[in-house]
Amino acid sequence: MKLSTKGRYGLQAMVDLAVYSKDKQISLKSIAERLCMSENYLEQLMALLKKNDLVTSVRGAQGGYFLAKDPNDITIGDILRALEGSLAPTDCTCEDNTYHCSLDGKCVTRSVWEKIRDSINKVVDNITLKQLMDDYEKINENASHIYYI
Amino acid sequence: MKLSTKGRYGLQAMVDLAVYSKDKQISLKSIAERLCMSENYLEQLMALLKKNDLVTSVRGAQGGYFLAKDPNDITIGDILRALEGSLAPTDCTCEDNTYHCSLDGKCVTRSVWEKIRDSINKVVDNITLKQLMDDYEKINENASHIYYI
DNA sequence: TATAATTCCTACAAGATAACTAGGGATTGG
DNA sequence: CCAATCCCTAGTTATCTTGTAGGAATTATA
Repeated sequence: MKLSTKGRYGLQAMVDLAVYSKDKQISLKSIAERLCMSENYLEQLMALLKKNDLVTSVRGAQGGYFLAKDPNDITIGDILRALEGSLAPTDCTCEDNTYHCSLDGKCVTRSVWEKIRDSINKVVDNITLKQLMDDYEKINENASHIYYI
Repeated sequence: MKLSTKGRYGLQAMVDLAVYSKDKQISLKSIAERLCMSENYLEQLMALLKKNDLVTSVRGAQGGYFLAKDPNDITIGDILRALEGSLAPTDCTCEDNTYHCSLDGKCVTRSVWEKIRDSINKVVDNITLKQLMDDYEKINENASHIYYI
């Protein structure tokens, strides 16, 4: 029941992006350096975030990424689902509803998975990127030379 | 962010056990047959449940398993944590607190993981095995010949 | 225009984990 | 005694995660 590094790294990258790309786009390289991540791997995460309209990119020299929306309008749920897919704990409770189990209506455990899914979504949909951005800036207000989140 | 088969199979096995072992212990073999699971694999799950005092076993011929407590006193959280370990979404938010991340107090994503962990635990700690047992019996009251959950 | 810095794309590889399988030992009812 | 059962653990296979690699496309800047 663990989140993968996609979700963890990707959310950290989004916070970093929110904090450092206020004026202009920032490069993947700079994010990867601050967060000590593989640049190539981060690239794949950014592709997921871009596909879900959470970030925008500028190609070419001095190019980079910035947020596609106001951080007040991006929830942690948007970010995690972009990176991880559905946060449902089983295939049979994914929102896309493509998986069908043989027990159909006779499964008593399904209600448990649905309740877990709903509670996770409720939590992450009620935290915005802006909130984490503010947390970050508060924590680092007297330590702007520290480059780790 | 998916539950493993340990959690899924194991919970189904516990419901089966709750329903079918009311009078006397039932064998692993019979559970495995009803649920179409590998007997050897189920055995490993039962070992976890036993270690956590959720089931009791009787060895020898005609032996088997039964619940170690009243199903009203067993929560789904007890069962899932016995099978999966902590339900926290990251190592850094496991209740045992052994993992330490280098960001220490400077991590803004940690509060998100804590909230997810707490909401999952709250959900599963508020459902008892008795409730699922009752659901099962209700669903199957006119179909006692159906042996699948 | 040439160059370097960047994003974009995709195939592949290594490592970790999950999901079993296998088989032998211990116990006990009939 | 023996067949049915739980008990234990080592090994194997399949799947998924976590990257690595490298080349193509784009663009600011000198």
